[in-house]
Amino acid sequence: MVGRPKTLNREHALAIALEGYWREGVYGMSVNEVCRRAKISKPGLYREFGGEDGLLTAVLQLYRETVMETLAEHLRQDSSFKKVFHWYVNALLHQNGHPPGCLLCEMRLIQSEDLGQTTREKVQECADDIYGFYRDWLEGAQKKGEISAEVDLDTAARLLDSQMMTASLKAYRGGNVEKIKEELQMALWRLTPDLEL
Amino acid sequence: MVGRPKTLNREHALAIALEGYWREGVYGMSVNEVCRRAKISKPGLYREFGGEDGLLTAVLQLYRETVMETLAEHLRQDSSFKKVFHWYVNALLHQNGHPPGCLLCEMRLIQSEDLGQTTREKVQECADDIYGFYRDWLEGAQKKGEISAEVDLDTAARLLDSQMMTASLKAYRGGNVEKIKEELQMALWRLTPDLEL
DNA sequence: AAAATTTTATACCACCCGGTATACAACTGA
DNA sequence: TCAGTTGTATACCGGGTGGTATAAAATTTT
Repeated sequence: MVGRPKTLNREHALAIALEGYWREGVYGMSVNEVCRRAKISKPGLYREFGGEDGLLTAVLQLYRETVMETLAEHLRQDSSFKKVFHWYVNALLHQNGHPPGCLLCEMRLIQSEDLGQTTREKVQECADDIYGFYRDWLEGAQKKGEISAEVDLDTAARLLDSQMMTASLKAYRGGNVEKIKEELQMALWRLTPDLEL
Repeated sequence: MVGRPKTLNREHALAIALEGYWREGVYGMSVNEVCRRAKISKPGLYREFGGEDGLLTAVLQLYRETVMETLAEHLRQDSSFKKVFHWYVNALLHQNGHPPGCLLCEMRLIQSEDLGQTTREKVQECADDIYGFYRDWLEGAQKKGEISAEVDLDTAARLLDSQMMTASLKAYRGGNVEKIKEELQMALWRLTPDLEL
């Protein structure tokens, strides 16, 4: 390899950026601030990520590979609907070492004009993933008879998505976790009337 | 009254500001932009409202007196729970002459550090109002036997609040109204299993 | 008419933003 | 050794932000 060797550590910078965006919110972080925290120069960031849009896209990709994938694994467990739900909700509401809640949820709420093109697409991509996870999970539960056969799975998956987003947002903003769970329980009554959380 | 007569029309400026914040979002409007649109000078705005915080507080107050109050009147109708719900949801999702959805809902989602002190308090105040509206409405419905006596009214009111926020947000972002209604129906199954929307 | 009072508008402040031009440092290959 | 190549850091760009100093304009009171 010819030329000066690079010292910029992509992984490290991305991890710092993820933490920052998650903790302070997308509107609360600037590329300048990311540079300051990750101790990299701005041209370095632009060379590596192309700009704010690329940075956010990469951050989202990292979030997807790590946090989202970990959460989704819960859903693929071959356990009862109620047990899986219990694990999943608690994992979502008490992210260890991170703020509670979900960076993706926060980003899905941002007016799309405030996001770059590729970031917007990535957000949509991740949201579609989530929908798929829920959909598959519900399908399995319905086949096992844990959910009434009358329930429309598309609507149910969208409902689950909404409810998880809502719960995550409330937790992120410091809401009372027990009350959040009570609401979840009532909102998902149609799926299973006796969820335990 | 001594001194130069004022030409700044508070009502007009507030109406322009409300429309702007509602349409473009809080992050999408600046005091500069409000001045431009309302055709007032910046020192004029600062004299009248004290700053961004005061302006937003006044905007929220106007929103409360006009839009929210109109919506809440639906809930005080002495009609069946299902009918009232039908009216309310449609009014919320199709605000005539305004963007669909709800300015307050958008503001409740903003990280509180991004809002001024008084604005933050006003948001909380309005949110508490909403809770009260729902709570009273549900109480009446439960007394009339339209909602099971087993349902906890506090949780139900919070659930209703969440669901309406979610629905409003989705509508604001251009979601499919029919699908939004399907989700609402499923989420509120515990209250009444056969909502028609 | 002149002083006092109040509102208005211009023009500015420091600050931060996303993004970049430029010059230099550090390496490889000839 | 020295050209070629690649990465780094400083220092800047135009532009937008919330907020304000200042002086002129428009009125009432004396």
